[in-house]
Amino acid sequence: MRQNPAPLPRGRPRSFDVEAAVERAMGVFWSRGYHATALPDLLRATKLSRGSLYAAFGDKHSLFLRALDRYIADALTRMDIELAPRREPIDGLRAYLAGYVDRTTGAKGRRGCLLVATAMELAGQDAEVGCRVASFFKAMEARVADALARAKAAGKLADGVEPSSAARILVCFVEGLRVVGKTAPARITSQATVDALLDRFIS
Amino acid sequence: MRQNPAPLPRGRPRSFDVEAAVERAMGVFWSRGYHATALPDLLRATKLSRGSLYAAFGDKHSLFLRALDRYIADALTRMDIELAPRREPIDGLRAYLAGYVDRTTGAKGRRGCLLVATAMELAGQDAEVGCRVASFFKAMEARVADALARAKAAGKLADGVEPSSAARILVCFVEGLRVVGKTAPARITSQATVDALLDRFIS
DNA sequence: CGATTTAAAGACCAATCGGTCTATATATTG
DNA sequence: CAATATATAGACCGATTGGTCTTTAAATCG
Repeated sequence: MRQNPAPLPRGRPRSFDVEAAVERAMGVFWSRGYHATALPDLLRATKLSRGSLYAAFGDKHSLFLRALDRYIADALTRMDIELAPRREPIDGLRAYLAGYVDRTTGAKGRRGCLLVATAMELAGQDAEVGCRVASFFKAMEARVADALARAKAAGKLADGVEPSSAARILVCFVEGLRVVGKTAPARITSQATVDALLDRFIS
Repeated sequence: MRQNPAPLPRGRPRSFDVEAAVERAMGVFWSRGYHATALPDLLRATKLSRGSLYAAFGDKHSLFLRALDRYIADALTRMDIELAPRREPIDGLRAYLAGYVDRTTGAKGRRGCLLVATAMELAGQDAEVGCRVASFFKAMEARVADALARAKAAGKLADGVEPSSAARILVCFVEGLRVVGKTAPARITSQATVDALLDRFIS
């Protein structure tokens, strides 16, 4: 089953980086939300002309989905590093939570989270968004539960802690951190809160 | 310092209930969010004419603030009942959390929370909204901390549980429940998660 | 009654929305 | 070179946005 040799493209080649454009668009949606983002905002951020943007992405909604997918992929990649199986699970969980403390403090906190904002703004009405949000929470919960299960196997969890329900608690907690983080609490406060919660789970 | 006897109003009296209109408007903002709510939506819900609505509330943003204030007042009133000082504090906390389980399940869950949606959509850019959101979280945390302090005084808290940091944990957790609730998880799942968290705090 | 105030209906407004299209320049191919 | 494909700039589109204003009817007062 050989592929025919792909015919070389004929005309002027694409001269901009599509993924970089998605990333810049993601930044705009992240800062302003979906409905509050207007086409001129996206054109300014991506440095594309109207024509190029529509040719490359179709419409605003499709571009938004690309940006959301990118955001989700970045978040899962980060978690896979923080909670890597070869790492000490409790250390991994601490790193994971420390990342949330960092992202919910000061200016980063006030900027918020594209995923949480999208969940609140669109997940109820837009099925394509809704299933992405739901599968993200599932994926996050699975990773946390896996780390907790390894911690439990190593005897590091407090008595009576179930990895699966503890994972659901942690997922709710960190997403709530992002909500409360919009009011930009002090870093030490968030860190102390995270520490106090983790203390309830480890032995 | 007597008041002059208020002169009786001269013309046709107001014939609609302002608070009822605020409540109906709140329902629209709640379901659709601020930016996605258009004037015709508000006119349909309040059954007011454009002129009456602008005469009574000024503009869309002012009406939104009225609706948000109403939502916040309702939430705090509910908490004051659930966490009343004369009540057993642990029972109160269970009732408080059960309310969140109820509101994050099924259709109610998918509808979401006006406060969380507003925090994510507007709190970062709109100072009037931002300070309302921040003060709401403070007020909620204070009420939960108070209930936890009473529980601790009654010896019902597990060793090492600080009411103030536990209150911050619970606030983040319940707001995170509202986020995850947008994906409408099963009631038993949410209830089990809540129970597992509370079990970590009580003795 | 006449004076006054409000409500509803809807015309009207400039600005902006997301989206399409045309004109022109540019970069690649054979 | 000619053919092809893409980029940009910006005109253009109908629909909708939040908001104002006018008209007419109704409800209260002295």
